[in-house]
Amino acid sequence: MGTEDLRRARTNVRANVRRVPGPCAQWKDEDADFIREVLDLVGDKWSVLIIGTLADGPIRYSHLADAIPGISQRMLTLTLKHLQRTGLINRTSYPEVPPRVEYALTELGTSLLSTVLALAAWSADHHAEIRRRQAAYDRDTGG
Amino acid sequence: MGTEDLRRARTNVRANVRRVPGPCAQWKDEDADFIREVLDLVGDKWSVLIIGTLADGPIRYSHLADAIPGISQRMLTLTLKHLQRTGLINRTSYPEVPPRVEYALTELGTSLLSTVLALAAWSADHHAEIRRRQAAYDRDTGG
DNA sequence: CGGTATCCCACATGATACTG
DNA sequence: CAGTATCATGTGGGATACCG
Repeated sequence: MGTEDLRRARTNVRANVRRVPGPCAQWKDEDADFIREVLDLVGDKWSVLIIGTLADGPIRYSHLADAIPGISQRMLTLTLKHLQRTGLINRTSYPEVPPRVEYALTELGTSLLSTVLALAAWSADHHAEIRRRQAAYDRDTGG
Repeated sequence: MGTEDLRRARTNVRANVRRVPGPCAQWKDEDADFIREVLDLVGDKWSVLIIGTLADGPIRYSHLADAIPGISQRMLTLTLKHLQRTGLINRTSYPEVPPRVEYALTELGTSLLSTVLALAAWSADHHAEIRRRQAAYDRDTGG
Protein backbone atom coordinates (compact mmCIF):
# COMPACT_ATOMS: atom_id res chain seq x y z
CA MET A 1 0.00 0.00 0.00
CA GLY A 2 1.44 3.35 -1.01
CA THR A 3 1.37 6.75 0.61
CA GLU A 4 -1.55 7.81 -1.54
CA ASP A 5 -3.64 4.87 -0.37
CA LEU A 6 -2.77 5.68 3.19
CA ARG A 7 -3.90 9.27 2.72
CA ARG A 8 -7.16 8.10 1.18
CA ALA A 9 -7.79 5.65 4.00
CA ARG A 10 -7.23 8.39 6.54
CA THR A 11 -9.59 10.69 4.69
CA ASN A 12 -12.26 8.02 4.67
CA VAL A 13 -11.91 7.43 8.36
CA ARG A 14 -11.80 11.07 9.22
CA ALA A 15 -15.41 11.19 8.09
CA ASN A 16 -16.14 8.96 11.06
CA VAL A 17 -14.63 11.11 13.75
CA ARG A 18 -15.79 14.44 15.01
CA ARG A 19 -13.61 17.46 15.31
CA VAL A 20 -13.99 18.66 18.86
CA PRO A 21 -12.82 22.03 20.11
CA GLY A 22 -9.09 21.95 20.44
CA PRO A 23 -6.61 19.86 18.53
CA CYS A 24 -7.99 16.43 19.22
CA ALA A 25 -10.51 14.22 17.47
CA GLN A 26 -12.94 12.10 19.43
CA TRP A 27 -15.20 9.23 18.55
CA LYS A 28 -18.80 10.02 17.84
CA ASP A 29 -20.69 8.05 20.45
CA GLU A 30 -22.73 6.22 17.85
CA ASP A 31 -19.69 5.13 15.87
CA ALA A 32 -18.06 3.72 18.98
CA ASP A 33 -21.37 2.02 19.69
CA PHE A 34 -21.40 0.38 16.27
CA ILE A 35 -17.93 -0.97 16.86
CA ARG A 36 -18.91 -2.29 20.27
CA GLU A 37 -22.09 -3.80 18.83
CA VAL A 38 -20.37 -5.77 16.12
CA LEU A 39 -17.59 -6.78 18.51
CA ASP A 40 -20.14 -8.09 20.98
CA LEU A 41 -21.59 -10.09 18.11
CA VAL A 42 -18.50 -11.69 16.65
CA GLY A 43 -15.71 -10.80 19.07
CA ASP A 44 -16.23 -13.89 21.19
CA LYS A 45 -14.49 -17.19 20.82
CA TRP A 46 -17.01 -19.18 18.76
CA SER A 47 -19.49 -17.00 16.83
CA VAL A 48 -17.44 -16.57 13.69
CA LEU A 49 -16.56 -20.26 13.53
CA ILE A 50 -20.22 -21.18 13.84
CA ILE A 51 -21.25 -18.65 11.21
CA GLY A 52 -18.57 -19.92 8.89
CA THR A 53 -19.67 -23.52 9.35
CA LEU A 54 -23.27 -22.62 8.61
CA ALA A 55 -22.14 -21.05 5.35
CA ASP A 56 -22.03 -24.58 4.02
CA GLY A 57 -25.80 -24.84 4.35
CA PRO A 58 -28.24 -25.89 7.09
CA ILE A 59 -26.67 -28.23 9.58
CA ARG A 60 -27.67 -30.14 12.70
CA TYR A 61 -26.59 -29.38 16.24
CA SER A 62 -24.44 -32.48 16.57
CA HIS A 63 -22.78 -31.88 13.23
CA LEU A 64 -21.93 -28.33 14.30
CA ALA A 65 -20.31 -29.78 17.39
CA ASP A 66 -18.27 -32.12 15.19
CA ALA A 67 -17.31 -29.38 12.74
CA ILE A 68 -15.98 -27.05 15.43
CA PRO A 69 -13.18 -28.77 17.32
CA GLY A 70 -12.90 -27.90 20.97
CA ILE A 71 -16.29 -26.31 21.51
CA SER A 72 -18.24 -27.48 24.55
CA GLN A 73 -21.94 -28.30 24.44
CA ARG A 74 -22.58 -25.40 26.73
CA MET A 75 -20.82 -22.82 24.56
CA LEU A 76 -22.33 -24.21 21.37
CA THR A 77 -25.83 -23.87 22.77
CA LEU A 78 -25.14 -20.46 24.29
CA THR A 79 -23.59 -19.02 21.16
CA LEU A 80 -26.32 -20.43 18.93
CA LYS A 81 -28.94 -18.76 21.12
CA HIS A 82 -27.04 -15.51 20.98
CA LEU A 83 -26.79 -15.63 17.19
CA GLN A 84 -30.42 -16.59 16.87
CA ARG A 85 -31.54 -13.74 19.09
CA THR A 86 -29.62 -11.32 16.91
CA GLY A 87 -31.25 -12.69 13.80
CA LEU A 88 -28.08 -14.08 12.24
CA ILE A 89 -29.28 -17.68 12.24
CA ASN A 90 -32.54 -19.60 12.22
CA ARG A 91 -33.32 -22.64 14.34
CA THR A 92 -35.67 -25.28 12.98
CA SER A 93 -36.66 -28.25 15.10
CA TYR A 94 -38.34 -31.25 13.49
CA PRO A 95 -40.76 -33.14 15.75
CA GLU A 96 -39.31 -36.58 15.15
CA VAL A 97 -37.75 -39.25 17.26
CA PRO A 98 -34.89 -38.97 17.71
CA PRO A 99 -35.17 -35.18 17.72
CA ARG A 100 -33.59 -33.25 14.88
CA VAL A 101 -32.70 -29.56 15.00
CA GLU A 102 -31.17 -27.66 12.13
CA TYR A 103 -29.49 -24.29 12.13
CA ALA A 104 -29.10 -22.08 9.08
CA LEU A 105 -27.79 -18.63 8.29
CA THR A 106 -30.34 -15.93 7.68
CA GLU A 107 -29.67 -13.37 4.95
CA LEU A 108 -28.51 -11.03 7.69
CA GLY A 109 -26.06 -13.67 8.84
CA THR A 110 -24.84 -14.25 5.31
CA SER A 111 -24.21 -10.56 4.81
CA LEU A 112 -22.11 -10.50 7.96
CA LEU A 113 -20.27 -13.62 6.85
CA SER A 114 -18.72 -11.92 3.84
CA THR A 115 -17.44 -9.12 6.05
CA VAL A 116 -15.86 -11.29 8.72
CA LEU A 117 -14.31 -13.48 6.04
CA ALA A 118 -12.62 -10.34 4.74
CA LEU A 119 -11.06 -10.05 8.18
CA ALA A 120 -9.94 -13.67 8.08
CA ALA A 121 -8.49 -13.04 4.63
CA TRP A 122 -6.58 -10.05 6.00
CA SER A 123 -5.16 -12.31 8.67
CA ALA A 124 -4.19 -14.92 6.09
CA ASP A 125 -2.50 -12.24 3.98
CA HIS A 126 -0.50 -10.74 6.81
CA HIS A 127 0.09 -13.41 9.40
CA ALA A 128 3.63 -14.04 8.19
CA GLU A 129 4.52 -10.38 8.50
CA ILE A 130 2.81 -10.23 11.89
CA ARG A 131 4.83 -13.13 13.20
CA ARG A 132 8.03 -11.56 11.91
CA ARG A 133 7.27 -8.28 13.63
CA GLN A 134 6.28 -9.94 16.87
CA ALA A 135 9.50 -11.90 16.91
CA ALA A 136 11.48 -8.72 16.24
CA TYR A 137 9.63 -6.85 19.00
CA ASP A 138 10.25 -9.63 21.48
CA ARG A 139 13.91 -9.77 20.52
CA ASP A 140 14.37 -6.00 20.88
CA THR A 141 12.36 -5.87 24.09
CA GLY A 142 13.10 -9.08 25.90
CA GLY A 143 16.83 -9.18 25.27
CA MET B 1 -29.31 -9.64 -0.71
CA GLY B 2 -31.00 -12.07 -3.06
CA THR B 3 -30.94 -15.84 -3.28
CA GLU B 4 -28.30 -15.70 -5.98
CA ASP B 5 -26.00 -13.61 -3.79
CA LEU B 6 -26.54 -16.01 -0.98
CA ARG B 7 -25.59 -18.93 -3.17
CA ARG B 8 -22.46 -17.11 -4.31
CA ALA B 9 -21.49 -16.27 -0.76
CA ARG B 10 -21.87 -19.89 0.23
CA THR B 11 -19.77 -20.98 -2.71
CA ASN B 12 -17.04 -18.54 -1.75
CA VAL B 13 -17.01 -19.76 1.80
CA ARG B 14 -17.14 -23.39 0.85
CA ALA B 15 -13.66 -22.86 -0.55
CA ASN B 16 -12.56 -22.28 3.03
CA VAL B 17 -13.86 -25.50 4.49
CA ARG B 18 -12.71 -29.00 3.89
CA ARG B 19 -14.97 -31.83 2.93
CA VAL B 20 -14.33 -34.58 5.41
CA PRO B 21 -15.48 -38.15 5.02
CA GLY B 22 -19.17 -38.33 5.74
CA PRO B 23 -21.73 -35.61 5.38
CA CYS B 24 -20.11 -32.92 7.47
CA ALA B 25 -17.68 -30.10 6.70
CA GLN B 26 -15.01 -29.09 9.16
CA TRP B 27 -12.79 -26.08 9.54
CA LYS B 28 -9.31 -26.39 8.18
CA ASP B 29 -7.09 -25.81 11.18
CA GLU B 30 -5.27 -22.92 9.58
CA ASP B 31 -8.48 -21.10 8.68
CA ALA B 32 -9.73 -21.36 12.23
CA ASP B 33 -6.31 -20.11 13.31
CA PHE B 34 -6.60 -17.05 11.08
CA ILE B 35 -9.96 -16.22 12.58
CA ARG B 36 -8.57 -16.63 16.09
CA GLU B 37 -5.53 -14.55 15.21
CA VAL B 38 -7.47 -11.57 13.95
CA LEU B 39 -9.94 -11.88 16.81
CA ASP B 40 -7.13 -11.83 19.31
CA LEU B 41 -5.91 -8.68 17.59
CA VAL B 42 -9.09 -6.65 17.39
CA GLY B 43 -11.64 -8.63 19.37
CA ASP B 44 -10.84 -6.92 22.63
CA LYS B 45 -12.51 -3.88 24.09
CA TRP B 46 -10.18 -1.09 22.93
CA SER B 47 -7.98 -2.04 19.95
CA VAL B 48 -10.37 -0.99 17.21
CA LEU B 49 -11.16 2.31 18.90
CA ILE B 50 -7.47 3.07 19.22
CA ILE B 51 -6.79 2.11 15.62
CA GLY B 52 -9.67 4.26 14.47
CA THR B 53 -8.42 7.22 16.46
CA LEU B 54 -4.94 6.88 15.01
CA ALA B 55 -6.45 7.01 11.54
CA ASP B 56 -6.61 10.76 12.04
CA GLY B 57 -2.83 10.92 12.07
CA PRO B 58 -0.09 10.63 14.70
CA ILE B 59 -1.32 11.48 18.16
CA ARG B 60 0.06 11.73 21.67
CA TYR B 61 -0.66 9.35 24.52
CA SER B 62 -2.67 11.85 26.51
CA HIS B 63 -4.71 12.86 23.49
CA LEU B 64 -5.52 9.22 22.83
CA ALA B 65 -6.76 8.97 26.40
CA ASP B 66 -8.99 12.00 25.79
CA ALA B 67 -10.26 10.74 22.46
CA ILE B 68 -11.36 7.37 23.84
CA PRO B 69 -13.90 7.90 26.59
CA GLY B 70 -13.79 5.40 29.42
CA ILE B 71 -10.40 3.85 28.78
CA SER B 72 -8.10 3.48 31.77
CA GLN B 73 -4.42 4.33 31.67
CA ARG B 74 -3.66 0.70 32.25
CA MET B 75 -5.68 -0.55 29.30
CA LEU B 76 -4.47 2.23 27.03
CA THR B 77 -0.85 1.36 27.72
CA LEU B 78 -1.48 -2.37 27.51
CA THR B 79 -3.40 -2.21 24.25
CA LEU B 80 -0.87 0.17 22.68
CA LYS B 81 1.92 -2.27 23.53
CA HIS B 82 -0.08 -5.12 22.07
CA LEU B 83 -0.72 -3.22 18.84
CA GLN B 84 2.89 -2.14 18.63
CA ARG B 85 4.16 -5.66 19.12
CA THR B 86 1.96 -6.82 16.27
CA GLY B 87 3.29 -4.08 14.03
CA LEU B 88 0.01 -2.21 13.64
CA ILE B 89 1.29 0.99 15.21
CA ASN B 90 4.59 2.77 15.77
CA ARG B 91 5.67 4.48 18.97
CA THR B 92 7.93 7.51 18.77
CA SER B 93 9.22 9.15 21.92
CA TYR B 94 10.79 12.59 21.74
CA PRO B 95 13.49 13.26 24.35
CA GLU B 96 12.09 16.55 25.58
CA VAL B 97 10.85 17.88 28.88
CA PRO B 98 8.04 17.34 29.44
CA PRO B 99 8.24 13.98 27.64
CA ARG B 100 6.29 13.58 24.41
CA VAL B 101 5.31 10.25 22.89
CA GLU B 102 3.42 9.89 19.64
CA TYR B 103 1.66 6.86 18.22
CA ALA B 104 0.88 6.35 14.56
CA LEU B 105 -0.60 3.65 12.37
CA THR B 106 1.82 1.63 10.29
CA GLU B 107 0.82 0.65 6.78
CA LEU B 108 -0.12 -2.74 8.18
CA GLY B 109 -2.37 -1.02 10.69
CA THR B 110 -3.93 1.12 8.00
CA SER B 111 -4.71 -1.91 5.89
CA LEU B 112 -6.47 -3.51 8.84
CA LEU B 113 -8.32 -0.29 9.52
CA SER B 114 -10.23 -0.42 6.25
CA THR B 115 -11.35 -3.95 7.01
CA VAL B 116 -12.58 -3.32 10.53
CA LEU B 117 -14.35 -0.18 9.36
CA ALA B 118 -16.25 -2.39 6.93
CA LEU B 119 -17.45 -4.30 9.99
CA ALA B 120 -18.48 -1.09 11.71
CA ALA B 121 -20.29 -0.06 8.54
CA TRP B 122 -22.13 -3.38 8.53
CA SER B 123 -23.20 -2.70 12.08
CA ALA B 124 -24.36 0.79 11.17
CA ASP B 125 -26.33 -0.62 8.23
CA HIS B 126 -28.08 -3.33 10.21
CA HIS B 127 -28.32 -2.20 13.81
CA ALA B 128 -31.96 -1.17 13.43
CA GLU B 129 -32.90 -4.59 12.06
CA ILE B 130 -30.84 -6.26 14.76
CA ARG B 131 -32.62 -4.38 17.51
CA ARG B 132 -35.99 -5.23 15.98
CA ARG B 133 -35.14 -8.92 15.86
CA GLN B 134 -33.75 -8.97 19.38
CA ALA B 135 -36.90 -7.34 20.69
CA ALA B 136 -39.04 -9.86 18.80
CA TYR B 137 -36.96 -12.75 20.14
CA ASP B 138 -37.22 -11.50 23.70
CA ARG B 139 -40.98 -11.03 23.30
CA ASP B 140 -41.47 -14.53 21.92
CA THR B 141 -39.13 -16.11 24.42
CA GLY B 142 -39.54 -14.15 27.61
CA GLY B 143 -43.32 -13.93 27.54
C1' DC C 1 3.71 13.69 30.71
C1' DG C 2 3.63 9.07 30.15
C1' DG C 3 3.73 5.61 32.09
C1' DT C 4 4.18 0.99 36.26
C1' DA C 5 2.71 -1.73 40.05
C1' DT C 6 -0.73 -3.81 42.72
C1' DC C 7 -5.03 -5.30 44.13
C1' DC C 8 -9.54 -6.94 43.02
C1' DC C 9 -13.48 -8.78 40.85
C1' DA C 10 -17.01 -9.84 37.35
C1' DC C 11 -17.67 -12.56 33.89
C1' DA C 12 -16.66 -15.60 29.89
C1' DT C 13 -15.57 -20.15 29.24
C1' DG C 14 -14.65 -25.12 30.53
C1' DA C 15 -15.84 -29.66 32.83
C1' DT C 16 -19.06 -32.64 34.37
C1' DA C 17 -23.38 -34.58 35.27
C1' DC C 18 -28.12 -34.92 34.32
C1' DT C 19 -32.79 -34.79 31.24
C1' DG C 20 -37.08 -34.68 27.87
C1' DC D 1 -30.23 -36.22 19.91
C1' DA D 2 -30.23 -31.89 21.69
C1' DG D 3 -29.98 -29.79 25.02
C1' DT D 4 -29.89 -27.85 30.92
C1' DA D 5 -27.93 -27.27 35.38
C1' DT D 6 -24.25 -26.64 38.37
C1' DC D 7 -19.81 -25.80 39.85
C1' DA D 8 -14.95 -24.37 39.04
C1' DT D 9 -11.48 -21.10 37.15
C1' DG D 10 -8.53 -17.90 34.40
C1' DT D 11 -8.29 -13.62 33.02
C1' DG D 12 -9.71 -9.20 30.94
C1' DG D 13 -10.20 -5.12 32.69
C1' DG D 14 -11.20 -1.29 36.38
C1' DA D 15 -9.48 1.50 40.51
C1' DT D 16 -5.94 3.37 42.79
C1' DA D 17 -1.44 4.66 44.01
C1' DC D 18 3.13 5.47 42.79
C1' DC D 19 7.46 6.56 39.58
C1' DG D 20 11.30 8.82 36.15
